[in-house]
Amino acid sequence: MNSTSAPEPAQPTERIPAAERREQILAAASRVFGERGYSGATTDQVARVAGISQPYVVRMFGTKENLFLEVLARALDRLVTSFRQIIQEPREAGPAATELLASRLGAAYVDLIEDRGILLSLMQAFISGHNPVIGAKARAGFLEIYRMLRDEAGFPPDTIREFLADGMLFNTLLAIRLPDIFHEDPAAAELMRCTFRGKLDVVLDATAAESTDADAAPAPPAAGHVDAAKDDK
Amino acid sequence: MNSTSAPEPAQPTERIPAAERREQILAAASRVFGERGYSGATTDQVARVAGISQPYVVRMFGTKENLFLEVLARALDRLVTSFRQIIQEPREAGPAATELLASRLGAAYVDLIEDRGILLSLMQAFISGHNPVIGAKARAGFLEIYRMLRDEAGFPPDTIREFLADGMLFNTLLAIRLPDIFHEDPAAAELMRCTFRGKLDVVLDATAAESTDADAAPAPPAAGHVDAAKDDK
DNA sequence: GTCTATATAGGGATAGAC
DNA sequence: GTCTATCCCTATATAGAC
Repeated sequence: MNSTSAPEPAQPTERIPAAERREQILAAASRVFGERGYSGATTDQVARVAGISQPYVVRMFGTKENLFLEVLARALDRLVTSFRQIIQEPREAGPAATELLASRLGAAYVDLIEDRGILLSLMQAFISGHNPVIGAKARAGFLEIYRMLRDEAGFPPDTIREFLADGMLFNTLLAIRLPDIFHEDPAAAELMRCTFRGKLDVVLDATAAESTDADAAPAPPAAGHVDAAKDDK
Repeated sequence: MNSTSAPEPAQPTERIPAAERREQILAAASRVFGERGYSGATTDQVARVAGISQPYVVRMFGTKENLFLEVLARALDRLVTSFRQIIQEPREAGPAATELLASRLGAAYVDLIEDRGILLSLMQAFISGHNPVIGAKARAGFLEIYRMLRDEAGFPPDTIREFLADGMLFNTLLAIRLPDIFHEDPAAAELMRCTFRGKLDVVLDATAAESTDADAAPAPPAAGHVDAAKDDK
């Protein structure tokens, strides 16, 4: 309380290579943007989750919009990479081949969006059609997936439509956190069973381990405790 | 420039009953929240679209969150009402009855979300699972629809799933403004045709008439012009 | 590579006049 | 019923030290 001065230099953050720090920030930003939305998230929250100072975040990415764009690109990239890899795996021919591939891709998709950062960054982008920059990226990304399914996976249009529709339902159910009330509401359980089928357990498991803590203290050194615990609104 | 004083009382807005004004504000808020998101929207933008002053908006709804909640409730209400009405219409029995009803409900849904305010208010709510108040409303609303389809429409689980999945795909394609590039991108056209089918024309038509103008001048009296035209970022 | 300090703007909400 | 004025907090971004 009355120490002569020394404004607590806040743990002199470890000095690590920029590239690595970049990754940390992107990971943190993905989670924070996911929880609070593009406008709702603050660079300060991102900084806290990443364990560094707010100005450093801005320093590294120039602007908040820029940061979001990188987060979005990263999410799309993971999605595309994951899909392409599965498509290129050797697969048996036969009538059920398409169906089997679709189900593999679906499973991979669920695994991906288990990461709320990825899920919600994508959804954030979807509802930003109004924003010229973000909106354009969202459209381009969506169509890239469409073309991949058509040209690389060889899906017929209706299969693509069904696949995408299922994906959007996955998105929504996870976004509204239906798994949270799986045990309280029978209707929720029914809908989830019928939607996620074999993947139900994965979805339910992931429900436990989470919480972003964009508020509260800085993160990195497993410090004892800090005063903080500011807003949460 | 050098008028003695008189800070331009800004058209002395017409004095109308509170209930009516309420509706105006809700309509305006629906559009603004839809375009900018919950956090991205400002009460001032809502006020401008409604043609009144910012403090009055706050006055009437207490807080911004409250205003959003009312917008959301209004959207859900319209949805529920519209569906219920269709379900209760007399319908022929027979094997194709379920399918026919589903297609009618689907068409009604597209009509509803043609209103970007409604569409995006719903989607905003979906991605606010994190917010205890809004998130809870979103879950409750979604499950209400589910139960209605199950208990009132008598749909089997898989039909419900497909129906909801299609709906979520509608949402997404409209949210990212795919109709905007219908003529520029063949893949976009393909996907939209196959998704919206008979409703394609409706979706494409509505694409023209829009733009919120939350920025720029006040609205109501067809005034000559005003300076304004502020941000737009 | 990372921080502290701070300029500066924006936005929600309140007070009180008309 | 509606506005003007305005308080005050929050958030992005910049400057510059270490």
